[in-house]
Amino acid sequence: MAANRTSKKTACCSDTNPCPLPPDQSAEQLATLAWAIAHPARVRIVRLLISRNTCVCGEIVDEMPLAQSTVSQHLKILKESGLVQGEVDGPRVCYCINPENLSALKALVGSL
Amino acid sequence: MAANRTSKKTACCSDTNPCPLPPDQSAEQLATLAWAIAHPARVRIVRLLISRNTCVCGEIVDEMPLAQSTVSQHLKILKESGLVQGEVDGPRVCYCINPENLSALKALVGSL
DNA sequence: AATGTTTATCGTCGATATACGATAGGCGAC
DNA sequence: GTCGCCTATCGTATATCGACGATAAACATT
Repeated sequence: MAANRTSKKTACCSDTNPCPLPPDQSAEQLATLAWAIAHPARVRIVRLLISRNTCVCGEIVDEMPLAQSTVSQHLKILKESGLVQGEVDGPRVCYCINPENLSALKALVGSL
Repeated sequence: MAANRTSKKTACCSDTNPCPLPPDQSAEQLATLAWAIAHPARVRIVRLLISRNTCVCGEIVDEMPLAQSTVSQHLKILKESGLVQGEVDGPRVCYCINPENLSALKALVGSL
């Protein structure tokens, strides 16, 4: 599912016009971001990334009772949602929170 | 990597009980609540229920481009998550937000 | 009692999430 | 170079979602 990110509403406001937020579009954005944390394993991953302010690499697997491939899948979902970004750093990949989208999630939930 | 057990423990509880709420539980609670709004249709339903402060009955179906059975399914999911509660009122069922769990969702997301 | 309205449930379909093991690829260390 | 570590991907199996139509259940009205 994972709400398609190719939603073409665009009928609400023009490019230059502020138009706070088209209801449908913000609904899909919120759904996408909520979907990212709609699994306990991903919640734990997100919290881990936030607590360790620096990027985290393989430690994530050690903290979770899941296979490495499964954790990789969750990380992929988190990356696709935009809540997490990963950067290659030599032999390992370091993940960190995307603060912009985390703020967006907080704002969208907070304004419910 | 199980070397840094000491710094992993955050003070999740401080009262009489020896931590009856392990991090997993709050992760599951957040995942459950996030799952409730992890679909655009459910986001719209939740927003509709919040905007109309009174309970809403069949109007939800009219506002959504979905079949009645599908909307009923989404409402069932929202009820199971605890974010929405429904009360029988004569021949119809009236839904309203469960403010307690909505606050819990906001708090959990906000404290990320 | 019969009817109409409203909501829930059933059955079904396709699509996708979740989990795992096995495998492939990249990079540092020896 | 070869080896070992870390991560991604593939393939697979199971379970669930999301959607619909059709039907059942509960209630007010007639």
